[in-house]
Amino acid sequence: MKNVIKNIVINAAQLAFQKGLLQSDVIPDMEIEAPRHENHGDFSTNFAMISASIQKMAPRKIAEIIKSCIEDNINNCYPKDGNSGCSGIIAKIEIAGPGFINFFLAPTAWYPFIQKIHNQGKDFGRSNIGHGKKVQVEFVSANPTGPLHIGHGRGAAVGDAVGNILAFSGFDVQKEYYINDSGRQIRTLGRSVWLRLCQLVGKEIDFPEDCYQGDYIQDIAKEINDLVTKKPFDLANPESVNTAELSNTDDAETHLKMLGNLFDKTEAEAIDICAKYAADKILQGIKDDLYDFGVEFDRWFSEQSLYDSGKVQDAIKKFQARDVIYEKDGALWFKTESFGDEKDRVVVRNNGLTTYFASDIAYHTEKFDRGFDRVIDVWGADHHGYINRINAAIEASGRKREQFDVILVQLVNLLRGGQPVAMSTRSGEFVTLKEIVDEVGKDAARFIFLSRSYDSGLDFDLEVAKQQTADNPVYYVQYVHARITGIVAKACEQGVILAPEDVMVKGASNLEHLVEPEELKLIKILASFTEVVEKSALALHPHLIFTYLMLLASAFHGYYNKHKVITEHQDLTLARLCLISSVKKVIHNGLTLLGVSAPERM
RNA sequence: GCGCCCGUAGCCCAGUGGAUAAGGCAUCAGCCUCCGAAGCUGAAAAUCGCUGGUUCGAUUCCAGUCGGGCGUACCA
Repeated sequence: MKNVIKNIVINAAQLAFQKGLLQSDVIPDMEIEAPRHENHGDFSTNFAMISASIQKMAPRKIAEIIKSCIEDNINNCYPKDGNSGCSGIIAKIEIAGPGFINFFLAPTAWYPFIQKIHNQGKDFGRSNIGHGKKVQVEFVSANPTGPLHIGHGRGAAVGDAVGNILAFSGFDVQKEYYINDSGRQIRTLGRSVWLRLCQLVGKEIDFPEDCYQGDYIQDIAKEINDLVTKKPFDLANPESVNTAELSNTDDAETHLKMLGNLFDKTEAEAIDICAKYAADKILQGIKDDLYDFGVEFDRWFSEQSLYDSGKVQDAIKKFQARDVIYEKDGALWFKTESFGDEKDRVVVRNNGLTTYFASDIAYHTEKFDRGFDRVIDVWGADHHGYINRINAAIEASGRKREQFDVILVQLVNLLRGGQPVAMSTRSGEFVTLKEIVDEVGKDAARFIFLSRSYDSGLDFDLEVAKQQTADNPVYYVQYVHARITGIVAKACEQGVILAPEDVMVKGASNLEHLVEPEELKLIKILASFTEVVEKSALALHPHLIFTYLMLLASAFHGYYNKHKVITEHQDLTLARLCLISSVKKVIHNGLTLLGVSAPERM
């Protein structure tokens, strides 16, 4: 609708120039906005104000010219009727304030949206601003050394929603999880499990501080120990093997084989086996938890695979060839400073080991090699110091900086009844994402994570999230969906319509009965959904969808409380059923983008 | 020290060049014989951290400053 208005203004400006009323035919980059106040019309443009210096004319004078040209320009704009000056789309044009041109649309301009929403259904709101461009969204990517916590949950909700919104806006999106399954933290994981295992079989060991302290390490050690000790029995009775516990591996038998003689191996080999087993186990837990949180990835990408395929070395060699890597003090340094970083960074240490940064360079190079036009990483705010160096890697590999975005998600404070919940990774005592989802539910958790901009820190209060009250916005919106379902079902029972899907059959021709201010307001909000989604996609800000859903829900509740849908007048009832069915569809589409369900009943 | 994010009503937060700064919580006063009260209506509550600058116009952009969070490895 904004584009329609914009074209009307442009046509009018051109007409004015042809008539000699305006000195210049330059069309500045005007804004068409929906004003905050209803008495400023449905749409407003600042055309006259920003044209003042170009036309060398007072803004209000320009506005007058535009207004009269729009009203004259019958062919391009709208038909006139005898009385009000205009009919069709525009009901009235006003000039206000310093030179705003305000457009008041006729109700008939809005009714087609209801038909459109019903026709498009789950596709209403979809656009093609992405033009099929290939985009990768990488998020969560937590190390498989422990379960996901609440911070990962926020990143998961944001990354998933951004991916959904981009896909809905015409981008070809792939969601990816990068598994840091290489390097020291995995060895530390293996060592942690191995030492716990040794403790289990009676060895006196001081468990080191730099090992993972969490209980889950002991659980895994116990699991391995059970497998090892039960093995002879299990071999005799293969059916008794609890393969469910081994579901994380493709080949439970291989694991048993390896585990069987674990204590016969050298400590280094045993640690490797423990590392592999534990990482697989933990990663499977992560996958399960994300699945329960409603997040599914298109691809799980292994860091180790970059080493196995030689891509880390390839990337280093390429950078050396481009002269952006040099040697100093026995180490290899990437000249990130010349790309805007504070200082140069090491990629290969003087002991010959590559740094994490080296595989990150290879990974980000590889992403573009796979054909993505654009790459988006979702990171916790505590990693912001890495943006400059990854940017450097992107540029040094010949890509443009605009092709790479980092979404920095600020940290989450977990509260219970207003009091901070103690979280210590060091001691291994923290509330996991799974526990949170189990306690408050997937929908409430996701909705709260997406309720505000990720630029701001977030207090997540478990007690509030659990409440089924207005404190908890998810129910406010879901309630609309359930409520409408109930009303439409009632209409079916009463025989007004045959089935919920049939509302438009008899209702489409009765939409002109929708004349109440609350009804027009609702339709206008519905009509703006596509623009909101586009804005959300361009800004990479999913909370715009949240804000929109709250606005729509509020408008609906207000309408519901003031007007009966099912009335004595059949035509009016049909029209209103069409309207609220549209609301239901848009609520559904919006919630779906955020990964929140739209229940029929609550 | 340097870098990033945030400072909007008692509390939480939206808005990010425009016309009277939007919601929610909490407070107060109302609304269910009536389609789902997980709802609605009304009242009260904001010098948009502070100081300059750019602009016809700044909560929005720029500079500085104060306050809070996070980060600043040949760690991952």
